[in-house]
Amino acid sequence: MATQYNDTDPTKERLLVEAERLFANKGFEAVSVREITAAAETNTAAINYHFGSKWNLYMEVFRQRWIPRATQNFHLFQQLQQKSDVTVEEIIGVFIRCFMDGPLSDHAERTTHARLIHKELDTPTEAYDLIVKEVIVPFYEVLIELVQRAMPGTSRQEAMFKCMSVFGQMVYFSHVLPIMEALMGPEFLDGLIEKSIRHIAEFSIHGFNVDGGRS
Amino acid sequence: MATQYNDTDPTKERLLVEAERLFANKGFEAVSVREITAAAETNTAAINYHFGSKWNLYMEVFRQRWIPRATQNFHLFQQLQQKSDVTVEEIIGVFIRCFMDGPLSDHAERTTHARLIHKELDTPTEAYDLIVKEVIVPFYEVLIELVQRAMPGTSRQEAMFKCMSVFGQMVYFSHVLPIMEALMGPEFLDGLIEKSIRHIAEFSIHGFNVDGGRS
DNA sequence: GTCTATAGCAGGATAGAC
DNA sequence: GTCTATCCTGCTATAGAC
Repeated sequence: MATQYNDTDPTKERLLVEAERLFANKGFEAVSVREITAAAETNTAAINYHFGSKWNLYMEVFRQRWIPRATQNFHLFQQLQQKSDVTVEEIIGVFIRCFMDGPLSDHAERTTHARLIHKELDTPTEAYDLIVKEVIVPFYEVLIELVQRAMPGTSRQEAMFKCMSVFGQMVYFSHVLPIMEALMGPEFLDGLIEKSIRHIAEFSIHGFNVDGGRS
Repeated sequence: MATQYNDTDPTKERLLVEAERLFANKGFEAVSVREITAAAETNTAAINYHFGSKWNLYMEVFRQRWIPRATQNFHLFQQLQQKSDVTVEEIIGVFIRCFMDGPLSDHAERTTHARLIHKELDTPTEAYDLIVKEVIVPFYEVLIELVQRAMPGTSRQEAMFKCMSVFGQMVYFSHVLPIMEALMGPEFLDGLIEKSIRHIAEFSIHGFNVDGGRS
């Protein structure tokens, strides 16, 4: 079912929206120009007119839609940076809220956003370089600094690893909801996202305290 | 650079090997029949002759190569099941060794194996249903039972979540080596896999003991 | 700017020689 | 079983009317 637009939506914007949805769900090669223009309710020449090529449209999806959406998530962390005392619990809480519960609370939009980057992580293209540089590296830099503030004495490498452990869980859990259903039965799906969030938070808080009880 | 074959390799086997490599690296749609047959050093009609269609070849890659390779990993866990006393440390150690260090120690083969399943996790097809049923669900069943044995009183759901936390880290870490390099500099790459393995083990062991210090 | 029509090419699949 | 030649469909991109 295609999204509904009012007549004031410019063609270019509709193309970006539908292209993002289709690229995320099926992958670049599996989507045809005809399919995108049909979903955007325009003619087959529109992509080449507005973007020059199918590939350029793909890149513009990242530049104009993916990166701005990802950047919104920074705000919560920048608030955290203002505070004088930061705890591991707070960092993990904000971390999880950002990706499972924040500006991406709309399920379809979060799925689209996640699927686009997952495909780039698995099979990197030109878009991957852009995202690593513009989003992922700055994001981890902020996180590493926060962790080092909350846990003085933590090395840069250790802080990075810990953040990646949290993020890795979130990425994986968003993939395996159908597997959880196969393992636990369909009635288990009620409140599954909330249960997953609580688990990841608990698991990670304990994981962070790796040096808490040592020497 | 294509793999070298001796003349006794039947055409069908060469097609499966090259198809797996290409599908894993570029995705089903991005690979052409002509590309696969060229890599397998045969003619363009060979795929339709031996497998009926390109899609059938894709499914056979999973049936004849991916699933048997994944099943090899079970053996280490089945050994663990024989033991009377099982600790969390042992489970996590075997878990990690299976996927970062076991029968998949050859880098190219591990990458191929991982990329195929990542694409299916992100954009499921008919192959996904097959894998969940034949490999993933039985695998988690064994793991859940082991965890419940090592930590009596753990619920089925909790055991599943904990295993998924470990696995999620491994999947993510295998994806983000280039990001680690961007964050830490190129010299950091030395021994990176070993460092990652040690980190995941430590983080997870502490994460597992979520109930250790409570109430 | 929008659209139709089509060029030009690459795709998967097949027929039939050997 | 292997191969060449070819069919036909679908693709991206473009030309040119409006």
